Amino acid sequence: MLNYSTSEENYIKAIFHLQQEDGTVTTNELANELKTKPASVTDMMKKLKVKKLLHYQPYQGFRLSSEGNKVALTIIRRHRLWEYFLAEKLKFSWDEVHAVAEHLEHVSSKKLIDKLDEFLGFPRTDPHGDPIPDMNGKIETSKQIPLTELAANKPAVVCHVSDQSTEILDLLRHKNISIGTKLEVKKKFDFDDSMEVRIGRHPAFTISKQLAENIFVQIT
Amino acid sequence: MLNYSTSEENYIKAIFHLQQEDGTVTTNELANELKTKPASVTDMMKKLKVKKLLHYQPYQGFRLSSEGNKVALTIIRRHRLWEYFLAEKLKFSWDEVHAVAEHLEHVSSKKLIDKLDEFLGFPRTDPHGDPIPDMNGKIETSKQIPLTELAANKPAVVCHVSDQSTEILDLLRHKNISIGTKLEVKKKFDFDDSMEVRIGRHPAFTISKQLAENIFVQIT
DNA sequence: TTCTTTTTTTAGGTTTACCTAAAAATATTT
DNA sequence: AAATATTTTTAGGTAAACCTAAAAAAAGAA
Ligand SMILES: [Mn+2]
Ligand SMILES: [Mn+2]
Ligand SMILES: [Mn+2]
Ligand SMILES: [Mn+2]
Repeated sequence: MLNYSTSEENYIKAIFHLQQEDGTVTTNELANELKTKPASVTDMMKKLKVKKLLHYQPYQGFRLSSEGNKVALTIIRRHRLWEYFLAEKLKFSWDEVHAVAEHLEHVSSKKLIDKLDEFLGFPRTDPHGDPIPDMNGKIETSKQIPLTELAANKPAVVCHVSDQSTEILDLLRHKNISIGTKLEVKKKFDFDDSMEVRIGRHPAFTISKQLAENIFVQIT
Repeated sequence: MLNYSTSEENYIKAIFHLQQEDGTVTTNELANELKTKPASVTDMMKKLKVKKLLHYQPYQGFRLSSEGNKVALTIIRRHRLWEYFLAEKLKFSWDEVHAVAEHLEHVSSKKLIDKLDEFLGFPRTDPHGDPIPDMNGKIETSKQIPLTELAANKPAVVCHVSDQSTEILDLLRHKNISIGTKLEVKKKFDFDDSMEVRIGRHPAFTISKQLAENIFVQIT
């Protein structure tokens, strides 16, 4: 596999993530994701097309080629292994690992990453509960569901919060919920769609419908 | 401390190392060290002078300012901590660590490096025996002498190898010499400046002039 | 000292990855 | 269907970090 620039890698990874939801990715979506301008995205799409990492016809949106997908998975593997290292070995807290891994992921030595994987004991998920692709780029596809759709007494891990406001973070902090928190729904109430949730062996507590809609989990 | 580009950091570090020997560094020396062209060096020297990292008057050579020295020491700290990590935790061999550390050293999170240092148990030297600057940029200057200057029958410990090639590593491994090895020179031969060396109570063996010049020891 | 060689700088060009503004294509309303 | 709005691309420009070739300065020899 060839080596790609930091910028190319960031684009490839962003397309990979966006196409999980949309199938095909648009110029504006990607510009927004990468905090860049649509014109810059078009420039890069032309380049990645020439490198055969991308299917792209002008005005038609784009998606990764199978080669592009392979590249994306190695970058995601690096990112998540470093996140695991930072959290597990260096005792970073869950919200600090991403920013640093965003840089470490671009150090492209295959040997480094495979040895790191071994050193860490071949972890299967990162500190946010997202699966780590293996040496061959194989990744467990676990689908995220909103907490509202989680059946009672099914252990799950929080993997995504769709609202980024100070208000929801404040509430989540108060309820001791963060990305990576393992929890179970104990009971659902039809009257207001609120639910009782339990984290580990702590006492159960209530979550409103509005909050539950914004918390996404993976069944473990 | 501000953040500098990968390129700026590579220049700063190279100047630091070159000025240990020369005091003042020239354009050609630096171009040669960084495998770049003299015109590129001049461009960068102007930039680093504006940023006050460098003392530089055209045609007069250059040396780092005290701020430049501080920056150099943090880059060297990162480099050597990563080398230690690679060797000690990921079981990289001696000659493989440098190339990877050359990239890892540019990830500039202070917290990352200080936590890594702690995780590694605050190592004092890297796998080549070079001292690791502490959090404040303080670096030990231990008086090391080349094996060529070690008097006969003086017990000493190997603390540094100045050549980092695979070839010297191969030879050192064959002779069972590594950083920390305790040895004594038993006899020196004026004809070819070779010497007989003994490790502990093992039988003495021969070391060539070329090898002895690259092995640095501290008298114990 | 004057000539010659070497070193260093300047001038001008390239590539990558950005940008803004305008044009073109596509999508949405009326 | 035509008008309007939005999205995307093109055109042209900038800054960083390189480059080559030529000019200028410094160093070394005659
Ligand atoms: Mn990144
Ligand atoms: Mn993650
Ligand atoms: Mn480097
Ligand atoms: Mn080293």
